[in-house]
Amino acid sequence: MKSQKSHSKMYLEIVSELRNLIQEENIKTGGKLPSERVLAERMQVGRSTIREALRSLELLGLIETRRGEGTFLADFQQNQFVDVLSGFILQQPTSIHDVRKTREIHEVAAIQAICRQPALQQQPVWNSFLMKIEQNMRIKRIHLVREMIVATGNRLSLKIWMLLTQYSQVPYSEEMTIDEQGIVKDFLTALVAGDEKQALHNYFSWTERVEGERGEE
Amino acid sequence: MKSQKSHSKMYLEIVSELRNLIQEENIKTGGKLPSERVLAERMQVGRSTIREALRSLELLGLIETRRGEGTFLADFQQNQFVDVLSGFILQQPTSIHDVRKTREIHEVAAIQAICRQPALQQQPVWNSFLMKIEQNMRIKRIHLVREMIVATGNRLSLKIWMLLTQYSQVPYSEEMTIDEQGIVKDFLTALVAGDEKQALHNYFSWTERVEGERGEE
DNA sequence: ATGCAGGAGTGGTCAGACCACTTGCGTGTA
DNA sequence: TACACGCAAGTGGTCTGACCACTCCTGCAT
Repeated sequence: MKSQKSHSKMYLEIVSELRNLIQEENIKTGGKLPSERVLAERMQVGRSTIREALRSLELLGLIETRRGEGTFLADFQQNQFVDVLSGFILQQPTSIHDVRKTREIHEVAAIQAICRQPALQQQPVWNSFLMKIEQNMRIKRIHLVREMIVATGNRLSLKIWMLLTQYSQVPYSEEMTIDEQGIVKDFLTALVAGDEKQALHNYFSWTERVEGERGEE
Repeated sequence: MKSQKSHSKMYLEIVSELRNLIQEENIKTGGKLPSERVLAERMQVGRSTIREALRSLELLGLIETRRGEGTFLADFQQNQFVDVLSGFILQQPTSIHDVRKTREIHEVAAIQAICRQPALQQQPVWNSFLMKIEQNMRIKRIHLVREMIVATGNRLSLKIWMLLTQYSQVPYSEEMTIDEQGIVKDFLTALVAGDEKQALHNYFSWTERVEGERGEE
């Protein structure tokens, strides 16, 4: 585990480890996680690394930390559903394929929603993305997709999507080729025009290019 | 600033400070932020606190860190996502409307998946539902929809859908009218035939009838 | 039995130290 | 002069140990 420092970020590895731990120890929603110091020792990493992992989980609402008490799997107070779902995603061993497919479900739904609502097509954000492409600036898939889901106004969908994104760790920072720029440009053009069929076609082309067949990981 | 130890989390304060700094220094998209050590000194906090703030911004995709080079600003400016962020972090309660819409997303995705895969259309379960209608037996919407999502083979989608269903408590156990039977029958027929457009149309008719007003799109 | 004080445990934060990596400058060589 | 190499500085990534503030619980004194 410590040998993997070369590739992915350590704190993301820890997130994975935490998921296993929660499952193995069968920690229920609202249950208490081991303390940061115990986690650090058990996973053979420094406490600060543990904290960075916990911080990201906290931001997503997956856990709740209470000073002097401990760290808990998301509680039921408000926002019940997401907390339950969070615990669910953290606890269940889920196949990478299902995660990807489910993420895709939400992304496709956002595209369809935008293509069917002119008000969403007219938002300035799409032109801003188009302009960036004209200027040869890199666009990250995750940023564009996120804006699309934000545009739909469905915060729950956004939250689920973000959870899944973090889970599957799609390769972010690939360089964008000329071909890819063309695809994204066509995609955005179709999106703004409300051409659902064309938009989806371009979306899948882009997805395939970015994520490729590297589903094994 | 250091006096704000009282309630809000420090690293969230830092996030706020960072936004000010970016604005004041007029750092453009893709531009470089001061190093962690400089930020720590300038904001009078420890480097680890800075890192926790940066880590959460990185998770949200607002910055990008490259080892040995520095921390760079992603697109912060006119992104709508930033506006949503506050509510996101504050764990606003999820609206019933969002729950319903999200559930619909998964249901529609299942219908589309089935209509595009003949293998799924040929499963005997659909005919068994049709036969029950012929025999005037009640079909609960929840049962049929669940079978559809099961058929897609995406267990994660199924889990999410079940949570949403449990949460939103749609009135499922209504008696089925003659009209409704017709709609469901048409729906299943279209589904088995792979007629996506017709299936969705019937699905929405059914949903509207069972749940009341249908989402405008 | 009740109330209080203190210890143990926990998250929050800081400081300093390495390591791994990138960059760029300068030096030495062909 | 031109090129290649190597070293130093700067940066993010991580670890360690320390202290603080807070919560909880236990045991002692009343």
